[in-house]
Amino acid sequence: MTLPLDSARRRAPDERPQQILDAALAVFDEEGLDRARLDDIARRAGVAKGTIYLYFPNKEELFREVVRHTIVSRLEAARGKLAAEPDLSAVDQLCSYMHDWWEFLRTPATLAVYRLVIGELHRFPELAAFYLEEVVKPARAFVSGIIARGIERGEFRRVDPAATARTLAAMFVGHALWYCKPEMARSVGAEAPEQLFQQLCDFALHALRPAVGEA
Amino acid sequence: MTLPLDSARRRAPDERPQQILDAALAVFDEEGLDRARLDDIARRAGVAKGTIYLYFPNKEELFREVVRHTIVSRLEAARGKLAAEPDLSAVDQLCSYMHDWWEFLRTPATLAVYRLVIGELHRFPELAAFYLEEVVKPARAFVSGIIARGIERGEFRRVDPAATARTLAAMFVGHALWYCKPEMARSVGAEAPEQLFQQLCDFALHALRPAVGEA
Amino acid sequence: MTLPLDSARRRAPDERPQQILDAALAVFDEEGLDRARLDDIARRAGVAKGTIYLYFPNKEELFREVVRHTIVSRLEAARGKLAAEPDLSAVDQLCSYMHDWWEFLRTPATLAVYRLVIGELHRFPELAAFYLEEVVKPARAFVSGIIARGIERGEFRRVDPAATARTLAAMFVGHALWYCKPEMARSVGAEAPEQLFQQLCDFALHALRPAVGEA
Amino acid sequence: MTLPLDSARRRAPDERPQQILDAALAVFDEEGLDRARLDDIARRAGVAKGTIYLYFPNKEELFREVVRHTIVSRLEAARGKLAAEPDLSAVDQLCSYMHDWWEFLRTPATLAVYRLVIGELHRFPELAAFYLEEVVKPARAFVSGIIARGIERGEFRRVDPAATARTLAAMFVGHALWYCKPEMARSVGAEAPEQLFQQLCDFALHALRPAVGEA
DNA sequence: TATGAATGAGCCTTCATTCAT
DNA sequence: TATGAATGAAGGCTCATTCAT
Repeated sequence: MTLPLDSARRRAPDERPQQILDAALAVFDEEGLDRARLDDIARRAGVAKGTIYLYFPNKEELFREVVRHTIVSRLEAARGKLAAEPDLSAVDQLCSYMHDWWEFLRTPATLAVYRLVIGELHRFPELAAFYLEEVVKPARAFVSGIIARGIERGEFRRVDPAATARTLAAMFVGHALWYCKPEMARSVGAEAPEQLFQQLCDFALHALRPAVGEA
Repeated sequence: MTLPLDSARRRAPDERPQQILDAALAVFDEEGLDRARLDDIARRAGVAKGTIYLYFPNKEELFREVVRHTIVSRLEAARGKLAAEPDLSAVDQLCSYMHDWWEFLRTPATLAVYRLVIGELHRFPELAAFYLEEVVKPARAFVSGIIARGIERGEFRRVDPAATARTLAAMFVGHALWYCKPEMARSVGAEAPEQLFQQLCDFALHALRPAVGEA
Repeated sequence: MTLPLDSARRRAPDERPQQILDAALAVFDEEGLDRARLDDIARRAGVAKGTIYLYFPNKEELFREVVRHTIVSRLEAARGKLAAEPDLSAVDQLCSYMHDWWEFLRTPATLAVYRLVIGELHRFPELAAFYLEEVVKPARAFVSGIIARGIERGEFRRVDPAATARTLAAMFVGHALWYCKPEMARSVGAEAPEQLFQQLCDFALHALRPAVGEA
Repeated sequence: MTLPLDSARRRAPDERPQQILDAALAVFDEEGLDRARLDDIARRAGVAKGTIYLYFPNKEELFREVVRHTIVSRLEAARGKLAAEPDLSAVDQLCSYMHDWWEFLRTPATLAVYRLVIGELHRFPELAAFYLEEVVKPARAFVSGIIARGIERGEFRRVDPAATARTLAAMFVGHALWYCKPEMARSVGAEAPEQLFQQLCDFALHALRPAVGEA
């Protein structure tokens, strides 16, 4: 699936659309899709309310574009880091990937999109499909690949790579969403992000290590 | 815990409040707090719009009550099942608990509340606090206790019980929310709920099993 | 014009209608016709909301009845006092009448009706007509008679009795409405009711006294 | 007045608040604060309902502004006329002032505000204070000054200037409110405004004239 | 006769969207 | 391209009125 680049977004030299998208992401994240007001987005973007309609046909489409655009730009920013190095062991590949992904996830923009995705995406099936194709499936494929390689190399026990990738995703996303807000973290006695990562990594690697004599 | 029933609502041994709560849960789940219309809730409950205001002072308070009431009644329904049997091994206790919890989580009403909780709870700090105290903390304490006992008995390796409970929660909740809708499950090739449970359980128990010679 | 005595008000031994009328007068006075709620009137009367409808067909008619009934009962209460004694001088008759009227006016129930009359009566032409016939015209006729007699007897200069009655009414009603609320009185430095009366009386009698050699 | 939608949009933005205030005064006067509907005000102003909220935060504040604005603009319009000429006798000053005030009072806008003031002001203490300071006190001070000067010059008998100013106000306001509506005037046999003024003036001057030998 | 739960029309207010400038 | 005043449909909430008990 290709990202739909409408005429508005093709006007590269202009910064207007990006200003609006940034402002919209912030306001959508703070207020949710319904409570976010175009007035606030415009004020935050430093433009007039009507200007938004020069670039986006309506609020829902602006929301779609915010999610699409943020996902894409975030993925682009992360692309280099998330590439596995073929020489590493599968364990190291997985650790490296998880580490990068943890960093990626904890970015405010990423978390914002995740929150929106969870809360609003069921109302936008086409956007859900896009998210699935562009984000979920590649990530799962990538992680599945690392795990499959680890199984082949005897580093991991024989698990279902796809199911494992799903479980790792659940672990990391759940922690990023819940425990990276200081007040939530404090109330359940959660540790700093680095410690959370260590705990998740430790849990995952133990879950995957071969049984005695399995290698 | 006793649900606070003020004088206005204590009035009748009537089904009205429950009808309204049920309808509201359904509509809130489908539409979210903002898009849910009192008209729809009323129609679904088979009452007039004004009737809602005989029992709940406004839409937000109705939402609060839906979450509170559903959580409480769901917890009560689950209370018996979730009790651990002291004679079992920690592994069996954990499996039993996870199984019951998985059943509990996948209930439509529970999932609905979870979706609402994730999407809207940050706007209701007092409700978030209630949820934390009534749901999250007891569950974490219970699971932590099982894990600590397992460590003592040598069934589990030395992990941080609280961190592990958190991680298990992330795994289960994530899977319940994402893969129990048929279309989502299909699109990522996820299996039936029973298989999902087996996979999660397998993952968790392997993550906790002692290293060679650790026991 | 005869006071319409509908079936409800004819049920003499029952106190319900009177309780409701009293409560309604109080709430109408405090809130005005539109802001007064039947709920409050019912609570104040110690009856259920529906009970009001057993005696009055609707809120407007209740209002009408409050005004009619209060005027009538107030007038009946004042009737004896307001009768002129034929032996007195016109000056004494006028003073006596003004004194009684000042007492009558300053009664909370009378003031309440006056406030309602000024604020709402233009919406109830039939009620305005009733008020005119039952209250204004008799009072004017009575005062005009005293003044005419005073002119004949040489106690007053030759004024238009009707115009004078009007002016006296304006003076007394204006002062009763504005300066009998403590906070209003204080803010304009008005005196106690007795002093106000003395000032009004003094003003009126000087306005009416014959010029030198006029008698 | 209905304008085609296009030309309505094109009107100078400066006129909007005034159009709305004028329409609001008319509707508030006809219906009272509670029965006045924003829809009617908007239609009368030739704007959409939402436009009102561009200039006034809500209905109550619109009401406040109507009273404030109308009082202020009416006072400004009357300011020049109401200035006393120092060369005149106190009697002429008072007559001149009463005449101007009578003209001022009988203006529809002034009467409308007076009706609103009497009927609704007790619900708006801050507005009542404003009215007292801006309208009542200056007027009373001005009239008191004329009367005090008249007493010094021997034109008036020794009265309490403040009490007299109050009484004059009651006379004039009462007559303006009650007898300037044709139907009310007719029903009590009141004369034309000019005659009413002559009668009030005559009454007042006689009330103030010195007794024999007092000068 | 008395109750008070239930009704639903009515209205204020919000805010996404339009359009004249 | 940019503006922001103007629009008007939508929806939460109130409360007079009804009616089953």
